[in-house]
Amino acid sequence: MLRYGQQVTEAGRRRLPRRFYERDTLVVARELLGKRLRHGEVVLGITEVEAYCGPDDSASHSRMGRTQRNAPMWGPGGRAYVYLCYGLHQMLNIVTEREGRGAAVLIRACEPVAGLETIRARRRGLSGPEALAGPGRVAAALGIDRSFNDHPLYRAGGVELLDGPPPQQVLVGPRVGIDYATPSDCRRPWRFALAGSRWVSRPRAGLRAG
DNA sequence: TCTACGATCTTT
DNA sequence: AAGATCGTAGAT
Repeated sequence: MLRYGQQVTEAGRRRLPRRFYERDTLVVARELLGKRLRHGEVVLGITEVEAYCGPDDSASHSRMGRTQRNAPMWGPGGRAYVYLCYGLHQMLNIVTEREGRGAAVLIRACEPVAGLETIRARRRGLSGPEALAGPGRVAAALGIDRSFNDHPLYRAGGVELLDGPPPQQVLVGPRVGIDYATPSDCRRPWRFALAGSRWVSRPRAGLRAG
């Protein structure tokens, strides 16, 4: 039975508690696959992510220490870090670990679960994988921009992260678009995707069972 | 101030 | 293959 005041969510799924996020970034990244992102009537299932593991990770925005842009990354886990890329695209990250760690997980692709009409409107009529495969596309479909910086995903209202079916098989591979990082960090298999999903961004080459 | 460029996407 | 488009970070 639902208690008074408890929110009814898509398919009865529950918001994840703060402690879900305050763990090792690679563990959280993997477990984010299959979880639901909800914003109003739009519900997406996460199909692809990348882990950015703090200032020692030369691919991470936190590599240069705390700045105005990356400030949300240094906060406690469970909040959003949204930044503008190439002057055009909003990138949604989920902050992980404890306050001061500077780690986050980039949401790279999702599949639609609910609100397809809204998604289609926001994506200019697109509804196949080209609508949600790619980090800029995910934020656009969810209706998220930088005003959602620091937004807590474990609280009711706005954007929420809900439980979802655990992934069956996971693919791993090197992260995309980080040629500025050291060669060893470029090679780290910190990109995770749901095996067999059509809703995975390019390039798909380099993803292997893991 | 000035400059270079980016965890990308769309169109040609 | 190249253009869009602008905030950020580091240099001046």
